[in-house]
Amino acid sequence: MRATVKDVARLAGVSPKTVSNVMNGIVPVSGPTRAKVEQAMAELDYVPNLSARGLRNGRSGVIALALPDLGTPYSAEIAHSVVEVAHEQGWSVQIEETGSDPTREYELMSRARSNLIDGLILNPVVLDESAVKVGVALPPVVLLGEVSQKLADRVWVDSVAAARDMTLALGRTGRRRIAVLGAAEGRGSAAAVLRTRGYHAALKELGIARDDSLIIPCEKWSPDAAAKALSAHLDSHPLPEALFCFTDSMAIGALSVLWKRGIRVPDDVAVAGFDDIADAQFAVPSLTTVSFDKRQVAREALRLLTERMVDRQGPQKVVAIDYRIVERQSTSS
Amino acid sequence: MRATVKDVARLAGVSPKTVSNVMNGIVPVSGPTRAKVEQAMAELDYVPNLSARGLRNGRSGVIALALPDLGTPYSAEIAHSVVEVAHEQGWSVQIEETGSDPTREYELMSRARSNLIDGLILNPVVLDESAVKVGVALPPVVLLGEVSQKLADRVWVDSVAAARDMTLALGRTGRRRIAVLGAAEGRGSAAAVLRTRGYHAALKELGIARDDSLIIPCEKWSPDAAAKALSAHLDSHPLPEALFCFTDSMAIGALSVLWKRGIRVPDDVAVAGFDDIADAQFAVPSLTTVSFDKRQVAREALRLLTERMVDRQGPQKVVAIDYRIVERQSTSS
DNA sequence: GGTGGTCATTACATCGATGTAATGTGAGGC
DNA sequence: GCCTCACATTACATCGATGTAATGACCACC
Repeated sequence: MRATVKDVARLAGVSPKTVSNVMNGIVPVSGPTRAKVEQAMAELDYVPNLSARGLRNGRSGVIALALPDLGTPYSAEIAHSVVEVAHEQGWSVQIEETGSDPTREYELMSRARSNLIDGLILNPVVLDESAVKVGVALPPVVLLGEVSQKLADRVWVDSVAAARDMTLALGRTGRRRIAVLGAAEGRGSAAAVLRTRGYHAALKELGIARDDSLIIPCEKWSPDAAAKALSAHLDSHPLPEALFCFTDSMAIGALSVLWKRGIRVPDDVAVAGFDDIADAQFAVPSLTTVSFDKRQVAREALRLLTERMVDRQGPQKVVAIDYRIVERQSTSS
Repeated sequence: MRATVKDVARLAGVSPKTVSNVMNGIVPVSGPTRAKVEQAMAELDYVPNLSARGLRNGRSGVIALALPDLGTPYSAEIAHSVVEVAHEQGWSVQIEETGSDPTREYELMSRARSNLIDGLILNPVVLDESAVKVGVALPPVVLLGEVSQKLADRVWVDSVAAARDMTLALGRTGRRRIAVLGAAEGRGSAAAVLRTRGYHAALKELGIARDDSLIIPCEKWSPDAAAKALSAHLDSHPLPEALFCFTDSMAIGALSVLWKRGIRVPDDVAVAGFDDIADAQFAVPSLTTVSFDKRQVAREALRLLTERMVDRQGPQKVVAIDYRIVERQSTSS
């Protein structure tokens, strides 16, 4: 059986509370006593029971990170950053996936209220009007990405501006028939809507007439969905001069299709992405994209979360992460 | 304040224990009582406190998954599968990264003994003779991948056989100067050693003389490290006829370098990988690789883990996952 | 030597859910 | 009508750590 404070206390010849005092360091403990306790802890190989501590303190030291699909490079890189930064600050991270099933966000909220979790970083996708109901006793929540609602603190990249800048960059290379891949039909995800908006804004600035046949919808933002969508589009449309994919993952699917069709990038068509995932620079050709610091996203999310733990009532905060266009070979002229 | 069993009990006019009985379903509860309790739970929006439950039951419902680096596609896909499968079985998953810092494995073990975690799935890398000390009161542990030691249950793909098969497949296309990328200098990771062994076995079968100038070491198994290693090698060596990269990630780095140098794949050199990450089929050209079912890895790992929770004393179990060579364009002849 | 004050230490209660053992309630049989 | 038996329900203790309030020790000063 594992040792408890009681066992340590008995061995050290002190009371359980003193052992606790040694561990927590709030209440002062005299030198000799501390030494005895520490030796006893070492001797018994004592490890505190976090369930008990969590019950007593009301805090578990665990935060949850909810992402649509850990398997995608973007989610994986975010997860990586969050886990690293959280670890530096002494938090553990519980990971949840919301991807396939919209009800998962609800489940998650419920779980989040179960006291095993001190806070939640949520990257919603499908559900914009999501399960984040404020008012009910939820732990602090920070949202990642483009979300229409103002119910919680949020960290994001300005998609409108970034998409606009990217479109302008493509236009500056002289290409005028600029297609976008990833716009959702009808009402799509918030990110799709915003990036499309930035694209249109840029077209206007460039003096290029809007041509809806250049808008290629793509339900899922994955390489295979992108490949299928682009393939189908190319079967019935002429090749555009540039292709702005709303994520790098889609761009990678697109590059694959273009290569298989013998279409040269960037000679026949320029291709750009969004997110700057690790593989973007190793794509063939290397991928021009919107880059931002995922580590910073993680840092800010955790900062907002911990601030919110202290002040549950303050106003909602929104942090915008800097981005920049990274031009690589896929768009060189 | 959050509702507790006591509040529910009071509202339903029963005792706390009855509420508990309703939730757990072990002790029978009469129909009308159950209905009253359920209504009270709904009314109060009751969510059980998992810290308290964990303290009382000694089990938290959380397992930990420790991976070297969540940011790499391989780890991410494994994590994705484990999280999904675990979720299906009612587990939550806490993710830890061990990557950069070897001491993390120790930290992890200590944390694992803190009762917040019912089991641990560990994918060790650097540390083969790792921190997994049996004997001390650890929760059940399952190791993923190539590990030399026999201290815990394990799920793996037979790297020797797979590397051998892949090398044979490359040889069958008529290519004889087959290089490998990812061998570690001196004593490397277990996987590196085993894959190199399979490669050598295949060369012998093919009647190809061993040529150590075809063994390209690469410390980190990442695209950028692979790109650098391959670049350096090509500067001072002739182009091989085939390049077997010990992971897909390295292969993607390699493809990028080859493309930048104007070397055509597969015409000038065939390239193969290992792992069949999602991006392998969207690589340019699509990547021949060793494929295996990551979902099955997750399923088996969880099966071993849950079995081990029941029987702490049984013999160590090892599960080998089926693999197959998937030939794509990067090695077509 | 006695008293006041400081500071380390202790006993006890508590967090919320649940197993144990005891109590209560009802039906059924004589 | 009484007793037995089965079964639902209850009171209480418990898991391990820690806050609270009280105790104890020790020193300094009058």
